[in-house]
Amino acid sequence: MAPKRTKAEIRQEKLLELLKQHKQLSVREMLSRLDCSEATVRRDLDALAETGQIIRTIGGARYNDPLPGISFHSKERFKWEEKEWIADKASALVNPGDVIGLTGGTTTFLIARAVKSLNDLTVVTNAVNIAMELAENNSIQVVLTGGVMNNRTFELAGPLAEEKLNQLYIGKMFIGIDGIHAEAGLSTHSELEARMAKMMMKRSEQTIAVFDDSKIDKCSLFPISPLSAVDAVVCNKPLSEQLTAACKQLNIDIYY
Amino acid sequence: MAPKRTKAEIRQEKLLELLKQHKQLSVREMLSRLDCSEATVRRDLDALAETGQIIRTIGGARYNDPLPGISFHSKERFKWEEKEWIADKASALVNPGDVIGLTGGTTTFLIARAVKSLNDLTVVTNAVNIAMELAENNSIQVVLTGGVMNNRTFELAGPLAEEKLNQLYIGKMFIGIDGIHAEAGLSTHSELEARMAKMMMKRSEQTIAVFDDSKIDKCSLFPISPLSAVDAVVCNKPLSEQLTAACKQLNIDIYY
DNA sequence: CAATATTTTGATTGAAAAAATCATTTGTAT
DNA sequence: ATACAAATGATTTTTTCAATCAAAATATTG
Repeated sequence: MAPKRTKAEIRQEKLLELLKQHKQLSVREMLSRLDCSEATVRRDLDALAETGQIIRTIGGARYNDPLPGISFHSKERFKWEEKEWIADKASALVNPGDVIGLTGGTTTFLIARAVKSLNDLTVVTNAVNIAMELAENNSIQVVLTGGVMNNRTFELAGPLAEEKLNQLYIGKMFIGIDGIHAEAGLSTHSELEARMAKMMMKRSEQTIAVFDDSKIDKCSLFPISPLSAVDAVVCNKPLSEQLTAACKQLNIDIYY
Repeated sequence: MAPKRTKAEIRQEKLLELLKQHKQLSVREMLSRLDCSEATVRRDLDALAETGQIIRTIGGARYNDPLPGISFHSKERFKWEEKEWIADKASALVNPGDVIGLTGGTTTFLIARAVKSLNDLTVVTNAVNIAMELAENNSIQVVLTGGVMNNRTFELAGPLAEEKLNQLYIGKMFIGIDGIHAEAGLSTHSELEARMAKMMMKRSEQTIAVFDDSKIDKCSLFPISPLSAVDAVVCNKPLSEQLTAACKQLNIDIYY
């Protein structure tokens, strides 16, 4: 059976909708839009306040935002501890005065957190959330590539971003990846990310790949670069024999 | 010399601390902990509400969690309610499908919040916090200019940002300003901001200036544009006679 | 350091808003 | 259709708020 909505429920939903839009309304304003008595509006407000959806204020009420913060999807929370560990290791490679690059991604976001307390740093990134995070430290200069934002990953991409990159020189580039393989090299699941990563690597002196152990010996859909273009890797566990051998041969530093 | 804190400031800090802990308190409860009159508590609450740090409720007040994306410096929090009101009005000028531009600033940030619930929108901005805020709505396309970030205001600036702007067409440009004057036009306190504002205006069909009443008839250090370049203004109070006349003559819409 | 402005505070008061009360209407079930 | 319960609206009572003004505290000046 269809959910039977009482008159009161309908009114309250309408009221909540109004408050969502206007954030703050007086009882008078609500009255003019709802065609009922003041007492009823007040009762409805009581009900909505009871469930925490609104906050009653002096002349009326205000919508209570659920959570204005950044919500990482649970998928991104995967291996969180490990990623923090990796970020910690990676940040040890950064020195005051460095110019570093960070691609988007959870691990690189955590690197940003880890280097936030360092001073006299320049960070180039295409991730809006990383820029936000680093804003807290005034002695860090943040350079953001422009472009269209991916609302889920906070990454900027597109020709605007790419052009900008070509004008910069990055010292150490940290790139988060989805797969690393002795022969196939680095890869990622998104084409745009792969493009950005390629671009940023080109502009960098050193490239440091950061990843958790689930990425070892894996290939993701879009290739970024051969292993030979990498200068160092940071992982939370030892690499596979095969991969270790390949790194040794290419003179790639391994941190774990 | 040590920062001289007045008695009032100390009381208000204490009050804010209490509210942070308890989230919600009645005037009575505050009275019992603060050793001052009810009138004083109410005045303190007014002051804290003005800066948006708390929300006044019926019997007392509630702590307002600072949004990530707004610096909590009291200066930016000044005239909070008014700015929210302006943002609400301004957002009414935006329609689904529009391409709008937003400069950095508290008022424009609040506009972003207000339009966040709209669908099918493209927003061009140089403010990282605005981009972050809008990321929550997947149906909004966010285009960020690149550049070097000002860690306090979250604004991107620099020649790199400017170049990118020249490739875009913005429908309605909302710009936050520090002064509006019949003869001197729009102005702002920062040179970089003025430059960005100028650029963005050039790329826009319509320019809408948003400001609170403290900016009326004021000139700030760096000029942005003459009044004639403006298409509409949104303010929380009626403009001065002089300014109103000037706007009328130039066919500028006035919203308040 | 005293004398004078300025600001801050607290008490009083009138106005506004919220809650309580109760009669009336509306809706529901038998 | 009738009785019952719930919801609504008008009225009254209580609470809370804002404005005013005098007193106190603070800052400023000569």
